[in-house]
Amino acid sequence: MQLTLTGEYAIRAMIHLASGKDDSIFRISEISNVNNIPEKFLRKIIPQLCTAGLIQSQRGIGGGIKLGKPAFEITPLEIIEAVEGEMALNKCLIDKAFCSNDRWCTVHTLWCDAQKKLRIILSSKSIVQLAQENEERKKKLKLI
Amino acid sequence: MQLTLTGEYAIRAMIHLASGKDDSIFRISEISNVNNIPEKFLRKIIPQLCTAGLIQSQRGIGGGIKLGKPAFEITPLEIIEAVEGEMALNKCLIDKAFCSNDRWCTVHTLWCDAQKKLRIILSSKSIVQLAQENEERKKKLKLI
DNA sequence: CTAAATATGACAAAATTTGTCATATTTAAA
DNA sequence: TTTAAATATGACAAATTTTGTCATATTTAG
Repeated sequence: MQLTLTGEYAIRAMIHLASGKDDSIFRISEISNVNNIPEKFLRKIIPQLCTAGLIQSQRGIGGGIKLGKPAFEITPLEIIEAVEGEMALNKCLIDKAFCSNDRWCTVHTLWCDAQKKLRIILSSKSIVQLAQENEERKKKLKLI
Repeated sequence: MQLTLTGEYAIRAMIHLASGKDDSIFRISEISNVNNIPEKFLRKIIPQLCTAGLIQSQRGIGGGIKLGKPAFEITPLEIIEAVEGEMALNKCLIDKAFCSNDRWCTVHTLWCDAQKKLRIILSSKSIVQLAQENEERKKKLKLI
């Protein structure tokens, strides 16, 4: 019942991108260093974010990755689903062959409700806001 | 990001218990048969529910398991945490050594908020209600 | 004492997560 | 056109977690 590291890393990387100016391009190696992400692992995640249109990549000298659309349109939920697939809190909600009860199990509605609300929460902030909060937190920590 | 089968099975078993009259006692083999749960696996889960006080077990002839407290006091959240440990949607929320950012990561509050709400939802119904809904659903299916 | 039930702990298979590595591909610039 | 610098891709592998199984012990009613 937990976000995987894949999702965690993806969010960190996206927040990193959102911290730059609009069209800033970053090398993957830099992102992985700064955010404490195993570089090879991150390199496997990146193409999935590309496919989802969340980032764009550029090969060659001066290349790297940058946001694929405005940062204020990108939410944590989108990022998670881009790298982990559709979110499902319960097997019933995604695997129709699973429920032992025909088509509709007792706890189905409970989980369905929970999942809807979780989705709302995880898409209530954009990575712009998260990046800003991050900056503020960093400033405070330095002041102390 | 999903409930394990351990949790799923535990909930099914508890709803089964809640479907009987107050002090009904059930054999584990029966519960596993009716609810399509691997018996040996369920037998490993049962003691955890005992330790949490959610059920009581009785060995010997005529033995079995029964609810350890009133069914209306038992929620899915309790059951899940009894067998899976404390719920944590994000590693930050449970593993203090994990966050790369000192003591407080960017997405911490987001997940913290989400988790609180999820906990509320998963403890908003008792297994009595779930068992009743289950009965109603079964009746409807037979009528059709 | 015996048969019927659960308890326990070691073991094992399967699936998923978390990586690594070698090689290919693209691109800008010399 | 060559070269160096970047990402892309797919196969492989280690580690962890999940999902079980099994043999043996323990309890209890009759």
